[in-house]
Amino acid sequence: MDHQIGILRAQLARKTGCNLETIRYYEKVGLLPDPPRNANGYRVYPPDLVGRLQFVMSARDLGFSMEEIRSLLSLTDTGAQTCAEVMAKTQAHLAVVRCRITDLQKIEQTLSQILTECSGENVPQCAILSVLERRV
Amino acid sequence: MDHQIGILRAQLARKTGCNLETIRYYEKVGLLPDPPRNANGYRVYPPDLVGRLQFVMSARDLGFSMEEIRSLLSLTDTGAQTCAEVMAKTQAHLAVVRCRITDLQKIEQTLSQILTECSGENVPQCAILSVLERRV
DNA sequence: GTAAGCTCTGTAGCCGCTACAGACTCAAGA
DNA sequence: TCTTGAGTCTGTAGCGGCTACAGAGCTTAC
Repeated sequence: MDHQIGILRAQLARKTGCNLETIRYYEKVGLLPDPPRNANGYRVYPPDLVGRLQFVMSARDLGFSMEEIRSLLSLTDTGAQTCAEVMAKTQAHLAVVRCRITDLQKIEQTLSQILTECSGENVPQCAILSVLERRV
Repeated sequence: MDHQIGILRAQLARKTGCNLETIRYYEKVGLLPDPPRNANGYRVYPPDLVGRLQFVMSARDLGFSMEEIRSLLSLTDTGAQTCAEVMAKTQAHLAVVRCRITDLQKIEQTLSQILTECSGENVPQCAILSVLERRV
């Protein structure tokens, strides 16, 4: 029985909803710090790790890449972070998201368009296939 | 010197704009048929492979997965394809694309929102980071 | 003869996980 | 006390969709 304060990996997973293995993965790629271990070598997470992991998960949900998250975290970890820097990174990411939306909207329009060119009848020659073969 | 009609891999790549290695990859995963070989074992592509590869590339550009493309191709390959089937698959894919757009738009709104909550001033406590830590 | 440019094969790497094998430790119940 | 089940550890492989590279062989031009 160890008397370190903290929780084990499965508990951290349960508290955050994060997959058990993903926690280990985040540690490996440096998004979570190497936690202290108890006498058996088990990871013992200090309570503030919950917030840190939730931060990572939120950022992932918002489509931030690992690299972007690492750079956000480095701002907080050094303690030197300023709102302005965080804002700049968030705005940069927002721009990326908007690009992705625009790209997908173009795809949506093309798909809608070729659907109108298709009779939908049971004929063997399909307009959609011909369009695709001629490059979009 | 072989007298088979057809083009070599680099020529196919040049004609279609496809990466050289990707052609081999598409062959491996069954999107392109195993081409005949000349005496040296070089792949010799019949001219209609250009259309086939362009089809695959177009579909990829439109966000179709390999699996979806395989299933579109199987319709044409069996010769039994009907416009109705192709239309159904295209519509299914369009639905997926629209879902992705919706998801990204939610992300866009969340990001815009948290940006308004940030003062942008050079203060060390940043609203964006706090929001992220509390889960989106 | 040799150098450039093509081809071949197999394999490894990218991202962001997720899962599994095989070994261990620990706690509760029969 | 013994067993069983649940937790933990490590390393590694797989997903999709490519892309790149090593090391070999072949062809062509100079």
